[in-house]
Amino acid sequence: MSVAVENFIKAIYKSDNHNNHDTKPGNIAKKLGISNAAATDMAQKLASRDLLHYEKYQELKLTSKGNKLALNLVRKHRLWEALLFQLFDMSLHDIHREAELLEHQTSDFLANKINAYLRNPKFDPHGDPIPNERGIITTDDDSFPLSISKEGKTYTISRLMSDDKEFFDFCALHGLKCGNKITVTNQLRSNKMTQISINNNTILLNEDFTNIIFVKEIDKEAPPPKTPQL
Amino acid sequence: MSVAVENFIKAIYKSDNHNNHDTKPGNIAKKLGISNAAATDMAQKLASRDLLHYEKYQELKLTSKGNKLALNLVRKHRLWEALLFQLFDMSLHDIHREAELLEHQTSDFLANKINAYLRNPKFDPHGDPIPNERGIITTDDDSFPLSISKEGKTYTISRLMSDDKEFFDFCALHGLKCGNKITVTNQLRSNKMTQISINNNTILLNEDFTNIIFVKEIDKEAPPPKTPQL
DNA sequence: ATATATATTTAAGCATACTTAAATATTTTT
DNA sequence: AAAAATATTTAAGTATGCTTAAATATATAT
Repeated sequence: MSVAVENFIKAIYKSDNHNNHDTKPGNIAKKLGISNAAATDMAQKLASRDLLHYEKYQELKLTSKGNKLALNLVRKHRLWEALLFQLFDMSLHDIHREAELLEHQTSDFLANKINAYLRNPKFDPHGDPIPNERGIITTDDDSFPLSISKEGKTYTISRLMSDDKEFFDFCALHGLKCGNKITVTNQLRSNKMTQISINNNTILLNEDFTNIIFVKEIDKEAPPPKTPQL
Repeated sequence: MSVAVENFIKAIYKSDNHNNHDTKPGNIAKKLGISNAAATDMAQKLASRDLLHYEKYQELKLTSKGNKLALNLVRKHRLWEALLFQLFDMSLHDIHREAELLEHQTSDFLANKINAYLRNPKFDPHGDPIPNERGIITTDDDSFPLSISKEGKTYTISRLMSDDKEFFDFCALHGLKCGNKITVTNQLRSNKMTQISINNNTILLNEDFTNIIFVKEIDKEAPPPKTPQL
């Protein structure tokens, strides 16, 4: 499986699961930085390899084979992020960038070695869940986006769902990282903005950010980013 | 720089330095498992990119630019081997196989992180020297092949220069690994064979093996394979 | 509902990295 | 030194993964 194919499948998986659910060729093309024509072309080729379902002008849908491939890649990506973060204390953006390359050259054998070394971690340093060897995500997900949090309550940050450098720089600057606590001081629903308090600082976040910052109730434990759990 | 180009340059580097010094297209083709025609073709292309000197029917010679590229790759390969060996206790063959893939997707940034984590190691687990960031191998090389060792003397194994699984399996079976001590009990010069004693076992090695097993005098320290040095 | 804008698809073409087959040069053997 | 064997090169062709341009279908706006 080539890098191009793997990235194509992964882009569909991510668009379908995380983002706007638009898995038409044009949207995938935009994410991968290739032309629409190339995306259509690739989609047709991968359909003949039973990795996705293709119908003219319709959304691209992964087959079960395609889905397995995507989850296997996501697993390797997140295992690498967890390892690099633990060993080298690199920034969230740096580990993402390196994992993006390494994931394609990682045997299942090596992935399992990393997994065992980290003691079967459930989350990567972004708080993203790590699929197990069979591609299953155990999503005991009691976390939710900050955008639907309640005014006056205090939460634990559980996930920063992005791969944008500027976002991570912003987070690092203000102490927004998994495990840290924040208090929602103001929910400006009409403006779709959220004011929070962290480390005695007040920050106003717009919708773009409150949709990708996930939190959980304070009494539940947060995924510890540097000390992986069983 | 594509994987194909990197592997081509590395194959020339290794043939020129380690093996039979034959860097003609046919030999490189054989190492890479491609046709002679493909190797000639690639050689001509890389010459126009100033990575090697090409003259019809002559040996391929790396330019300084090509040499730098090769050493950068060798550095990344050996750093990965050292890291994987230390973290996961994988076999010499396994670490080689994984490093062979990872080396091509490793930024200089990440290589330096690995290097710092391992405290600037001088050797990888095969006893191969690791080039520094500027591509320089500090070869305070007082080691030599077992084939020219002296009968009756005891040596420390310093290097296993190979990437062949069978060879490594043989070594693992008999305790032949860097840092271990062996005594040369018989030098059968006419047969080009060497009899050694290790862990109270006697082994007869032929030329193929005694040329790639390197040793050093017992009083000098061996490169510790699992505890990297500064 | 129709015009306009946008997205998708098809078609033709390109670079990379290979292949096999044939031509040519080099090396080895006699 | 000539013949035979081997290696290298050239030529033609292929698959992958892209490109741009043009054709066609879908979605949006009036």
